[in-house]
Amino acid sequence: MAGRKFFPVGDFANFSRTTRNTLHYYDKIGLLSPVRGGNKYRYYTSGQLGLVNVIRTLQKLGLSLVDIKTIKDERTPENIDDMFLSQIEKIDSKINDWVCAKKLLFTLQKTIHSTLDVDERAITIKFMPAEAIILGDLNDYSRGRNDYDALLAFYRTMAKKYPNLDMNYPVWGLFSEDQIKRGSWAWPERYYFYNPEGYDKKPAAFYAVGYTRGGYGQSADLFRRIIDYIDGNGFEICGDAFSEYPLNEICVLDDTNYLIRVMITVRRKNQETSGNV
Amino acid sequence: MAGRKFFPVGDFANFSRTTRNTLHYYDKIGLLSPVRGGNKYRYYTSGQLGLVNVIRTLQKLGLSLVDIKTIKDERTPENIDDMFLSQIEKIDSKINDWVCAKKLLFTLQKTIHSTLDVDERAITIKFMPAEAIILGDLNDYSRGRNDYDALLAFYRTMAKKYPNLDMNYPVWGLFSEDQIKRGSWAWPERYYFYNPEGYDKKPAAFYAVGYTRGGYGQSADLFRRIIDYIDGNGFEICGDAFSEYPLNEICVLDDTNYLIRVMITVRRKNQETSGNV
DNA sequence: GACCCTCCCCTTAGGGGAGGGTC
DNA sequence: GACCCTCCCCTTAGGGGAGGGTC
Repeated sequence: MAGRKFFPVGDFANFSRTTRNTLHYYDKIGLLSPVRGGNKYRYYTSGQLGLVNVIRTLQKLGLSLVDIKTIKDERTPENIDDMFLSQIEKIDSKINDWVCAKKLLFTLQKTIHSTLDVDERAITIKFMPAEAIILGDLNDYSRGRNDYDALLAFYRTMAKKYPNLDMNYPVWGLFSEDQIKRGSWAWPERYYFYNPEGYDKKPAAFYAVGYTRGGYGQSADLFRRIIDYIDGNGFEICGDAFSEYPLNEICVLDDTNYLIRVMITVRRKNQETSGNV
Repeated sequence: MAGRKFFPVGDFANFSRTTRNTLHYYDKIGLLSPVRGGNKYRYYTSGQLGLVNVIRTLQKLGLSLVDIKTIKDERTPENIDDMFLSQIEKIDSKINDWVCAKKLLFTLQKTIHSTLDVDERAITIKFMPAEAIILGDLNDYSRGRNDYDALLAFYRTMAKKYPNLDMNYPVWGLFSEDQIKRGSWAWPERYYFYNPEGYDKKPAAFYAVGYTRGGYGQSADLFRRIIDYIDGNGFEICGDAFSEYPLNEICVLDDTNYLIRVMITVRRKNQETSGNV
């Protein structure tokens, strides 16, 4: 029954949750043309409400009005059925995109939260649970290569290895036990980033954790301080160190005032001298 | 460690899944400015990758680049934390929008499917399960009002009563038992549409179902045919009738060739004469 | 008074070169 | 040869009036 009767453009805009301007435009490009009264007024049928809703849905899905017009001009039950099927699949991937975006914002938010109740001058020994990361290959610093080359190589390798991976997540540096003991903490041995889908792990362990403020690459003093603390308090290094910038350009304007966090894997020294593990 | 070293614009576009053009534009409006080499080349830090990803995410959420620039220019850990919180809520509502869109496409697709294996000339008696609908008030045809006035009133009432309801779904006509028996099937007694959230029901019952081809309002012959079938086969009308256009302007070009379906609630006549129900 | 009409000018976020220099 | 630069022109989907007629 519905469909053959007529709404003026204002009502129609209202019911279809569009605007007069939009409807004028659809009319102009021949996408959705109402009948005209003798007064030149536009009159829409209620059946056209259904069309508007399909048009708007396809628009949200990223189709151009030109493509939508083509679909409309060639519509048959079979074509439209097929089109609906493929669009429903596109919706699933849109939803997935939003789920990923949400994960990203959550991760970034969690990172900020992790710094809120921190005493930035204290060094503490803390047990930290395992976290999933994606770990790069050993960095190559031979033949004059520097950390820039290494980072570029890291990204290029990742882009190749995981073509579908969003490299949304910030990248940090891993320093091996050996490296730290040599005092060589200018450039990390590997790069890594946190990623829920990562196969690698930042292991569950006790870490000596310290903070400082500074720009990128200014963690040397902090390394020194943490190592002094470890030595002075009966601990010893027993694994990798992780250097991160939890407050960085995402949320801090002054690029000499980022928050740096270094975590070095440790154990009690007497655990070993007393023969334990 | 990451952040202070430099990617040329091509690599950076690649890693951030943007384009050179986009990055030039961001640079131009001061949203994301790389350092410049002596050769005027743009060099980006890997820390800026994180910024691009936040920018792109906010863009997808509908913020303008001007607004994003403001957010970026005033960023503090607290501001950004709050912003993330509100954006995460927006993501939830975006996901919900897509779920609604999916429901709509599913419903439209189901409607098309329901017509595929139908013999359009046959009349059949079929048990049909209940379906959720939203039912309008009794139409007012007094004082010269016609079905146009009624339909407009239906939409206006619905828009007021359910301000958040998408009136995406096509609207059909309900004819009461009484009305049909009077032969008055030009204009429906109420309008309704299918909606998963509807409180009303198209009841589970046996229906005499028939089809025909035609334009809107051309169901009179079909009503006649179905009623003849009911009378001639030992059935009788015992409830409302539902008139729908399952193949309509959504998927049919020729507006005189829509598929019309009328369903009239029936029971066997001898069920009553033999004293049942 | 509220609604509708037809121009007409304006916008956002880039895309796509041309013409010329740099790794 | 692949990459980068700076103009410069072009686009999509409307928004926001002005100036004038219609319910």
